[in-house]
Amino acid sequence: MRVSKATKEKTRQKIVDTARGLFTEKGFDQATTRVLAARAGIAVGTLFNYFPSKEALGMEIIAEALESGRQEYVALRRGSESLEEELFLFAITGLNYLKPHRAYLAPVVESALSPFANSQGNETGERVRIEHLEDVAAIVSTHAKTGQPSFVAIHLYWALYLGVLAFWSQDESPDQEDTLVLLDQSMRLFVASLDSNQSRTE
Amino acid sequence: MRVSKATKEKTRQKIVDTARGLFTEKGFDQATTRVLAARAGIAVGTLFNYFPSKEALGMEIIAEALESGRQEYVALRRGSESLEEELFLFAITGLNYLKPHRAYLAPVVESALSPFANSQGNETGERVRIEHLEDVAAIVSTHAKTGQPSFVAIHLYWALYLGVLAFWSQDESPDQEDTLVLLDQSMRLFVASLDSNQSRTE
DNA sequence: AATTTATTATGAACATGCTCATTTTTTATA
DNA sequence: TATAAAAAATGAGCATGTTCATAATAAATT
Repeated sequence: MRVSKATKEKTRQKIVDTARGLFTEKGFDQATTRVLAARAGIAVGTLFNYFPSKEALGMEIIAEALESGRQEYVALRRGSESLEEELFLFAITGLNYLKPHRAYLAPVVESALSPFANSQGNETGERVRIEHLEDVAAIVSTHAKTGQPSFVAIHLYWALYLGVLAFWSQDESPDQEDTLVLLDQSMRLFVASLDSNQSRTE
Repeated sequence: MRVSKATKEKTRQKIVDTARGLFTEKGFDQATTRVLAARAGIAVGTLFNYFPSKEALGMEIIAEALESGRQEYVALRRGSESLEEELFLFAITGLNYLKPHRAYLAPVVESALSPFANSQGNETGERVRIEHLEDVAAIVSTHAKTGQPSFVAIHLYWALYLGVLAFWSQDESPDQEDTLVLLDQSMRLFVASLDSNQSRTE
């Protein structure tokens, strides 16, 4: 069964699309892999031929959304923003594209993006985290404060960013306005942490 | 079987003690509830009569360690410390008592203390988080900056604290010295966030 | 066209956290 | 002491994520 790449990609897309729908409809935990496979018209085993775990499948959806956000960010940035503003913009465009998945964001991301996660955990999550942090490092470098942010600074950033994500996923205020306050404050703090320390790249 | 309270407590302790040993020996995920029950000399069902979930059992161990740390902190504080110093001390005594459980801290705490966790998640985790935050709020109040820390400030604190915990759980530097740098920086940032904003208690 | 080979699909079976109807044990009561 | 009532222990069984030996299928080769 040496199937064409197009066919394989179609199966993959079918899985991802079905998952998006089912997660939205039932929530991550209630959406069982059996029902998911059945609805996608494949066997359970096939699902795991395409994704190493249910969580990885969930992370794939999140990763795609974040990638869209990233692209919009690149298009939107004017280059004249302050460092805070730019980090704020970067985060907020991500959130915007995550909106359709807000309801099931927590169970997917909690473990996949957690700072507790081992590197041998969810590979997609690992990739998302690394790329996001590289983007942040690039943004910081652009503003040429103290060069590359230190190891500690990056860790601080990730802790703050995850805090924002978590808050946002449960923010009941209209249009999640409260999240904006937290995000603003978080980015401001991160920038402050850059100023108050010598850069130490590791 | 209206067993004396003492007997019931003994069974409970037996479970917790066995769990501590097994988690240390095999890690949290590898320590199955079946083996745990067998080693404790009880049936699986009995285990779940005492603890609502394996994670809750893990959290119980962590909670006890943190409580010991808290007591030592109370004994150690001199009252003359700066706010940063006091928060630093509070955190570090906790870490000290968590040391024996460092190897399996991540899987237990990752979900139980996560800012993503719903309130209906792990009750012990919820309790630990709330009590810790109350302690922090009390410490902040003592130093009478701007009164009670705001809702946002508390969220920032928890994000930073969890980041420190996560870093520490994987810190391979001798005696986890790197963690001290991150902790110092984190507490400093938190205090800075208090200064730079009006207090807004919710 | 027949055969071989590489690749993909399949679903029964496994591992494990957890539930719950049933049994066992202890204490209270007669 | 016998019986009833309350509390606790039990383990077979369930749900679900995941694995893996086997079957099916499409392309390459003859």
